[in-house]
Amino acid sequence: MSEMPKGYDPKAVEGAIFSAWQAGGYFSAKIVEGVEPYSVVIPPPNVTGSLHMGHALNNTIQDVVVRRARMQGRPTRWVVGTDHAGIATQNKVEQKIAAEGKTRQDVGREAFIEECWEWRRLYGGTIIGQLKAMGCSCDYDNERFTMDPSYQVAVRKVFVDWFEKGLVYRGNRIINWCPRCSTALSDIEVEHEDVDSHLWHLRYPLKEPVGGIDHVVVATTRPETMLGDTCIAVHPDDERYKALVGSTVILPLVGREIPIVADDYVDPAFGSGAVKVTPAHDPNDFEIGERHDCAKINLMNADATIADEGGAYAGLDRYEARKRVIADLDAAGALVKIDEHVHSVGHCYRCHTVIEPWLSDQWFVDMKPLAAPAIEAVRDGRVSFHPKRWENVYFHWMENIRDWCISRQLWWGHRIPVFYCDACGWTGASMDDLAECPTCSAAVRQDEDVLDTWFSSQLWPFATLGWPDETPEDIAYFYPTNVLSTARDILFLWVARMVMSGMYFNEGTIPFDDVIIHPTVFNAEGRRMSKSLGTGVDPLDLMEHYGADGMRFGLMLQVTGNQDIKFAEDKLLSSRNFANKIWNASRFVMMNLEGFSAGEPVAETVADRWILSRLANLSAVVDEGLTAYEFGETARALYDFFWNEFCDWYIELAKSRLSGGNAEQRLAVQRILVYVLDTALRLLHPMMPFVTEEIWRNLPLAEEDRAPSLMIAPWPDSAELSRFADTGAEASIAAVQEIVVAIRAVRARYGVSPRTKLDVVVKAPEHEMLLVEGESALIRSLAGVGTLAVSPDAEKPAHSAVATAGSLEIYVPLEGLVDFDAERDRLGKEREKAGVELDRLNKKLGNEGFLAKAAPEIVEKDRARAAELTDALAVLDVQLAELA
RNA sequence: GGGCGAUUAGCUCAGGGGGAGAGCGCUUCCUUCACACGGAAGAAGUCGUAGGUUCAAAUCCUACAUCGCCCACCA
Repeated sequence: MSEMPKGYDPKAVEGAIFSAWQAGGYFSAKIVEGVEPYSVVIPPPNVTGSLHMGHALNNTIQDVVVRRARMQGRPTRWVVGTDHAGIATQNKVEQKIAAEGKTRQDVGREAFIEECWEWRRLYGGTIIGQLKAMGCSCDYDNERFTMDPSYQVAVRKVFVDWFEKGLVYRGNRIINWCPRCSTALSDIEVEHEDVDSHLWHLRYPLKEPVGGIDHVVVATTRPETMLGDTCIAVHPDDERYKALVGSTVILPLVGREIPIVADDYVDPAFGSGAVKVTPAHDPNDFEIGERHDCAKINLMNADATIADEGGAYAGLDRYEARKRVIADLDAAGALVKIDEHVHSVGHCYRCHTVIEPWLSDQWFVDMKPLAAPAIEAVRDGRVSFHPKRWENVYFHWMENIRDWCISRQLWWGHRIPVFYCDACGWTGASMDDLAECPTCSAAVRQDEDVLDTWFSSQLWPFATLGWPDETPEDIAYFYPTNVLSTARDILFLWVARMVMSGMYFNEGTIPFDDVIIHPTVFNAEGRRMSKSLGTGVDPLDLMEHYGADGMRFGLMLQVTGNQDIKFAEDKLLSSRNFANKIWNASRFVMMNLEGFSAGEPVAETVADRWILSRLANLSAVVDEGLTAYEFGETARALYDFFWNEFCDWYIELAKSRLSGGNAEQRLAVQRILVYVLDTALRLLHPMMPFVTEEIWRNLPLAEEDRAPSLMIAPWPDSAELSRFADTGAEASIAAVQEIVVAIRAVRARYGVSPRTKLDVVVKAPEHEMLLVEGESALIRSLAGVGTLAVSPDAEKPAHSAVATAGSLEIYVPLEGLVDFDAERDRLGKEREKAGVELDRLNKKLGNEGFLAKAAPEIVEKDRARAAELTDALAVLDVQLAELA
């Protein structure tokens, strides 16, 4: 190990380390009765997907919590797999066969589905391979897929159960139709966007004038739908129209006679106060139509061209029809005016085509009964969100939940297990495929549609564990899972539904205790990362530049509880450098192990007690941070400890003892170095698994501290480490640091070479003498001091630069070099600063309210600080007087 | 229309009632036997605006401004 390369090279290490983990079998968990398990299910990436920054962040978070749990000795299982992603996959395969000049109808249902499976065989493993490159410690031996045979059984059981309980039902409703994907979508799969459009005011003539009125004006954003109008609605209290209710208008262009009805829905203040009602093409109009028993004329084909009901406009695309209808209305004198108008238009979340509200027969889930217990579970804290504010978002949605349209007019997916008998009218859901009607024995046909992909994803936490009957022992042991980490955009699509179905099918047991809603990763300009827009960053490129550990740690540094991430690549740069720092600090320790034998670390010096105390503090901070899912804070604590305390100070403090001390002293410091490094590597491992593993496997540990891999080595016990806490040592080293920095500053100010030894005189009050003398070796070695003379009544040597550290006066003789004007300026500034602070403190300490009401320890602290400043000011005054 | 978050150093962001912090960038010096992906020393901020609470406000409250996001049956 003495020939560790000079720099850390991730590429040379990561592959071999990963293979070793895999060969060791550490990714899988065995059931150990009586030991508390830890389980996490990965949000299954789409089988069509490749790793993006959201995945990189989310899966690092999961790997961090999973690796810590595993090191804590818990049987730990991170379920991994992919989602069949109905629309996305079907689109990919359709593109593929389109290149061969074919449509899916040309290929046929069965062959098309086979093409989908083939596509998955060829490309479905991409993202799993990328997770491995990141070092994610998933259970790869038990990879799941939402179309696995056992998963299909689970999906079918859920559907049949809900069907039989009446929670799944067939309805003829307005749903969201994507004309490009040619399928229904649920409400939350529609993305609304404000669009600049117009409000067209149309004049509809009355069949018979009423009280001198011969027409009504209606306002619409969708003039083409007027072809399907079947009534006009006004508010019942609207004086302008009261007399017209019950009379008839003649629909322009069409000539159909339709009634004027009164309905509370209408807002008299909007537009003209009269609404054209098209029940087949607008959810509100549908409701009005239901209340007034109006016809529902379906004007649109599945591809959003006008249907035969549209008469002269039949066959036109919806936007072409709009143009023609407006032109024709204008020609007929029915177009009153056009206003500018911004309104929200729904788009398909998969292909961004404008959604058509469309009347059709679909399957729905009755959500209210499912939502009630799931609301309660969050309300009473069985499930908690991190950050907590997302609970309000969850409540708001769940309390206003609407029924879920689950049927999709696709081929790739879980086919709806409902069978119809055309002979006798029997309809039923069945776990087994049926050939004949159970009532009349006639041939039956299966529903053509498949289920919403989210219908199957909602079962992920228990279907992947073998529910309902494949591996009941896994369910019993690993369910509920401990934490679910995900992006906020699938809070409703996925998380809420997992809580509902998870509780329903597991006797009310929640699917996970904690939900982490992680920040969204935006690009440096704050825009959404998008492959198609070219605004994204590829995690694979980042790993190429910074290593997997560099990327992971750089992401962790950016995670905070309340802010999205504007991706800052400089954090990855400093993380890569951090990995290299860890590497080289370790290399230094390894290179200085002559005569080493493993053994208990025994603190012999203040420095030893200090670093052990700081290590104990780090361990506590990391435990608290990870328990609270505060990844950014935890990463910073690790970075600060390792770099600023261990490398910058302890290793420097250790050097003189390593090279100058006797064998016993050397062994003592070696044992502290190895112990601190060992513990720090364990604490760092969840965030930086590769570099820590590579170093740790070569650490010369005692047999009882060894493990086949750092990945399964015991996690540091912060309670046990707390025995090292030592505030005295921390104060002493803080003082040493202050003196060293003051001397170094003198050196830097006068450009004295680091190789030139300085002779330093310190004037210290009696109570500081012991410290300075006791640690004089440290001070001399760290500040490059030759002789260090300390006394309470030291005289300032001639030609000295001066520095202060609290009540210490530090004289650095620099023959001929000292610029007394510059010294005076600098000390003057220091004095001014100290003076301002002391004035502020004195004012505070003279304030009766402060003395009476502030916490005593605050007052005490301020008094101590004031005394310190008074001393420092006195020192500065003396020095300034000498320079005058 | 309702809700949430943000506004702190040139940039990206932590912090969260009592001495303004980090990374990157910048300035000066240093290739000293772990590391130049390094070391040392520095410069740099009226903590968005206006009120309020408090002995004490960057931190809590209210309003406003700006930016971002979510929800809502905005003909």
